[in-house]
Amino acid sequence: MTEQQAVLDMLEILECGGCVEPAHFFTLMRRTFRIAHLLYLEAEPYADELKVCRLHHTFGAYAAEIYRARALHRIDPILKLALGGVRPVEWTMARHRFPECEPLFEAAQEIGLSTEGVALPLPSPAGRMALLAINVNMPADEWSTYRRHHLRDFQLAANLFHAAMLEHGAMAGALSVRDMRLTSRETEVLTWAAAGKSYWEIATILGISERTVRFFMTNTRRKLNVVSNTQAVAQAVRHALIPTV
Amino acid sequence: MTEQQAVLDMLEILECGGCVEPAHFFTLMRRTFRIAHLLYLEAEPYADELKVCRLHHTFGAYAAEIYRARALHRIDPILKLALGGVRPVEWTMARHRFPECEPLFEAAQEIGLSTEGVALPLPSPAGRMALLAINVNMPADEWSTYRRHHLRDFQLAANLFHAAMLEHGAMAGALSVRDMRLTSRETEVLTWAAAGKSYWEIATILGISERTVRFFMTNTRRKLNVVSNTQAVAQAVRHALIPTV
DNA sequence: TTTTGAACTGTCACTACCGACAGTTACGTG
DNA sequence: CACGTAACTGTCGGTAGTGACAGTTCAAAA
Repeated sequence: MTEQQAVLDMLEILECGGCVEPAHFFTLMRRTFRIAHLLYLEAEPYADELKVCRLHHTFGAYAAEIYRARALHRIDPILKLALGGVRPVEWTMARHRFPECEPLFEAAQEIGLSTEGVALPLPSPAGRMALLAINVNMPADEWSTYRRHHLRDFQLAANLFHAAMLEHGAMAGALSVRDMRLTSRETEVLTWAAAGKSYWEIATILGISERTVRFFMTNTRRKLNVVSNTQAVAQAVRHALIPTV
Repeated sequence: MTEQQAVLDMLEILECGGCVEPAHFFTLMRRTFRIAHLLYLEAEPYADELKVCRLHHTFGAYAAEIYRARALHRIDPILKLALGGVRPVEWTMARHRFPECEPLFEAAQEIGLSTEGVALPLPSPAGRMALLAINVNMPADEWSTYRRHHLRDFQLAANLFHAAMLEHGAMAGALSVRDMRLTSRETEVLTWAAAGKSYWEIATILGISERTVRFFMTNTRRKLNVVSNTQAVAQAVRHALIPTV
């Protein structure tokens, strides 16, 4: 019951936003749970690869160097499963389902790291994805029981920490979206443009003149501070100014 | 300890993907926890309003009719906070922070509904947002304790259910994304187009001829099955085929 | 009542885009 | 070796997008 209490206390701290430093969060997690290591990764897809936005972990510089030098990110099934899905990913399950990733787990054992753990996918706005990987150092059957009892704690903690990271990082980009207020007509026209309609088609659809459609698009380009309809649509989709049709 | 066990069993059912029907999930939740009502909403922003993609709840047709007739969605702070944020939203907290939403809670009391509860934001891919609202029927102090113990359960259950909903809903659109594989050059060209560059500019940037840029864009349009560069960029941003610049 | 903002329209000249024609070069796989 | 795929290039003719000119109408806010 003491452990139970410690867990609840920790979650309360997180919910009150009292933990925005990754190092602080990792320390808190390792003190509260029987966790060996933690890794937080935020990335966005880029042409079959990944563009890493944020990366924090407790595996140490040596492990990171090994991982990078051997290009283990190319075979890491946990990255693919967690960043591409929405459910918790069990490390051993991933290991069995993807035999080609053995070098990854061999490398882990080589430097004395456990191969038991779970990775929690954390969807972010704007198509980005993040994950919190939790590495534990205990026998498989013990981990099975421990996981069953604490996955909910891991999930809530991960969500709250991820929220804190998002709130912190979003401050920079938030200002530029301020004057991105489009009128209803501008939004309509832009939406149809994103659907591949020409000015003439949009004019016909909305029952207005082609010139007026161009007028709205010009205003939209000016407001979004862009030089082409194409760029305007890219901005609009990214900032969710137009609906998914 | 019996309740504890029931909770863990329920979470296990959810994790194994054994619950994709909203009605089934709601029943399970109400049987496991002391929950009065549940609401699951998936929506995307649309010009200061919301476009509802999925909506399931247990409040009944009468409550829904009241909500719609009085246009309570316009003042509902829980919608705004949960769909716009990433942290759990406490109903009473929202009520105190937004005095203009009193009609909402008055309407709830009028038809005999409790005003205690919590809403869990559930970020989805592609800029969409979802929430699971949990409504309980207990005194404030009791709810405070209950919430403290079970928020983690709610969060994990919500995440797993949301995952099931996404996996189920994505089946339809998943096929079309299959052949959306762009080559590295196509991605590069499309990325610059999304940045508002003309063919001539992209050609200069990449050090190739303007004709070649057009060639890649034509291939891209064909692969994405669209009719203009503008539409191609909209698709690409939505499916995260190009990075956020 | 004046002012502001949104919605709306017309013409001109220029540039950008787009489809269809017809190719070359290089690399890896069966 | 043949085959497929990716990267690359040229020309022609038509359509679409873009900026700058100069307006009207209506409703709500100051």
